[in-house]
Amino acid sequence: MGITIKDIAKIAGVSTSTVSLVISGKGYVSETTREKVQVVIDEYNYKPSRSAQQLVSQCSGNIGFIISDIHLSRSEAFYTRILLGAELEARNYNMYILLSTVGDKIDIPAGIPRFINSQDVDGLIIAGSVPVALVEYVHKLRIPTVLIDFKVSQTNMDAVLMDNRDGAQQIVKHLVDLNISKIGFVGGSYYHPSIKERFEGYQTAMVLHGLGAIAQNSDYHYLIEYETSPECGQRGLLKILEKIPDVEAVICVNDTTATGCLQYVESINKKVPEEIKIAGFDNVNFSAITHPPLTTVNVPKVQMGVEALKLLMDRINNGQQVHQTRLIPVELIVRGSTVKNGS
Amino acid sequence: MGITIKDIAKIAGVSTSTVSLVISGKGYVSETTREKVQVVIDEYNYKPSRSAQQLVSQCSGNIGFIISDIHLSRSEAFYTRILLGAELEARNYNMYILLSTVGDKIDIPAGIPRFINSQDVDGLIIAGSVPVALVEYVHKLRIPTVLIDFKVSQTNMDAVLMDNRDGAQQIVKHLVDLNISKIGFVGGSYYHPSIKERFEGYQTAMVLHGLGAIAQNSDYHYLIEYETSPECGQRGLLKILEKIPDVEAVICVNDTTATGCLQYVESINKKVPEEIKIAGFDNVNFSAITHPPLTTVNVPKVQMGVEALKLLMDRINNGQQVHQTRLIPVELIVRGSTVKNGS
DNA sequence: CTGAAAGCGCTTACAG
DNA sequence: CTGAAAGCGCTTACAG
Repeated sequence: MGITIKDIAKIAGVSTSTVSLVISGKGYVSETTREKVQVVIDEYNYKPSRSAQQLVSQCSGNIGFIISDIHLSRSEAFYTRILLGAELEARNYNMYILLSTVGDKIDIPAGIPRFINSQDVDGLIIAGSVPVALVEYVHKLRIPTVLIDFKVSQTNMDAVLMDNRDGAQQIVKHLVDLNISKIGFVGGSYYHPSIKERFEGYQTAMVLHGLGAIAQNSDYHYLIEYETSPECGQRGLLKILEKIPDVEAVICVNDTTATGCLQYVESINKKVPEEIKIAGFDNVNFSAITHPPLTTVNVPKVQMGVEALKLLMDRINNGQQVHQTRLIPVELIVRGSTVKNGS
Repeated sequence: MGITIKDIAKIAGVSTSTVSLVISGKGYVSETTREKVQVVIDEYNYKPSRSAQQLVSQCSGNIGFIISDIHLSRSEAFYTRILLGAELEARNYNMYILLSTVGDKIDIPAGIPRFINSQDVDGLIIAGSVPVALVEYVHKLRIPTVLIDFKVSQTNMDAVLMDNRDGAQQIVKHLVDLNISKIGFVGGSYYHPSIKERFEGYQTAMVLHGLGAIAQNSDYHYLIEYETSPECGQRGLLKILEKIPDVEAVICVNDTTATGCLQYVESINKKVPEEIKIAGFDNVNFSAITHPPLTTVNVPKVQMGVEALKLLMDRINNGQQVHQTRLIPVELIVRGSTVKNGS
């Protein structure tokens, strides 16, 4: 279909080997020949056939991007941006991204993304938490893999993480600066590493500001539910208020949960931020349009996707080096849920 | 890499042609031979090499999924679900989806998605409005294409659309049933076909309910801005209230715009739904967590992606038949923004 | 520095 | 119903 390397070679008056050399930039070609060939390539807008290249190079030119379907429906605003960042960077490597979701529980190997068993990807990006068995499976298969916002303790793998501890600490500092001390924490369970880190960041910062007693007092905390959700936020705040009726602020593990808190506060006719302050984490698409707008921590989602792809390509091309974790900095965004007219 | 068709053939004691025939299901193979070969295929979990298949069949096995970057950042909750539907259905055809965003203005051909000029896709799904020049470009290239939630009047193409008129009419009926008559409309511009249809659906329904005077009165309408957004909703409602201080309800062209209306109503201390009712359209991820939750029209996003992929594969495999438009039904969802305790 | 040739793993007429 | 052979469009040692 269309023009092939043979056509180019014939027109340029060289062999196909030479054309191939010019395109790949490998090996030696005289400047004169190179230019002559390049002119023809440009003139005919020739692009080498991907499948032929793949067949001979035994590479697919594809990267698999895996995300749990729960995450994508609960936090799609978050992970979509990461995907976009990966796709953006993939262009620089002339790679394509193949998306696949996985369920909460998966059969190995029946339920794993089809591109893995079909060997249609050169590497894998896994975003958010997925069944550990899946990670171990691809690890065993020795498919180059980068985790984003996820960790599996047994396996030593490349990962791109955001600085959850620092983000939580920034929120605490912000609240303490407002002369607040009774600060609670609402979130999912320890299952997800990010949740754990955010909670620990909160605790560390509280101790740092002389509020260790609160940081240790579980009446101030709600860390029970497996998945975060608005409902989780509602139930969490309810529970805390039962124990600590005069709690001054609640830090939520993410913005989705925080919206639930806002709803609950509304339902009991408390005023945010005057009577209670709410903060989230992630800064997703709806964070600025809640009522009131949410103070949160911005996570550079696109950049995380970019970094993950760079790291992955490095791994694919350069093979065995030491596995690394890249920590992406985050930034507090103050809005109306903690400061009147904050946004 | 790995096991090839030759290996299978040797082990099964047949030729590679026979193995190929068994896999593809084309041509005649005796039942005995077929079984003998299948057993070996299963035993070794053999999967034919995609690149080899592609090379010989001159197909890429990929579908390009194009969406404007504005849409993806403004309405990602909407289009992500459509993408997911397409991916879901793509599995049934053993196709992969390649995602690409395009800018508001694009250079032809430099700015068009790379997989098009590289001939790495067998067909295209275009979701939402993109530059018309892009649609015309791929049309000229004769790449099978299905539009989702978009139309280009000059070209005759396959499309999957939601029933926007009917959705708008359902909202109007719902409001009229609540004994409301002063119903305004806030939205983007006529640029996007869906916006036009939703507005026209509103007008038609108003006329139907004997409210033609309002349907024709532009004081009740705000259709100025190119892109929809919360800010557009805020400005729109402000404008309408200047002219019609006692407007009873506002239908927004989508949920994003509706959140802006809710914010504006809040800022002027009006009560929703008691003093003014707000309705949206789309039912995206944040629609149920606004304050109050949004009455809206659910659009079956996943199903639209599924339908688009089916239509596209039909086009790719069966070539020239008449182009068709598939209209997907929608459904009103009543929540607290129009009915107290509606949700 | 450049060309001839083998080969990547399939599919598909074409014989038989 | 089945096999031998050509060919898809590249890349890569290997000669020269």
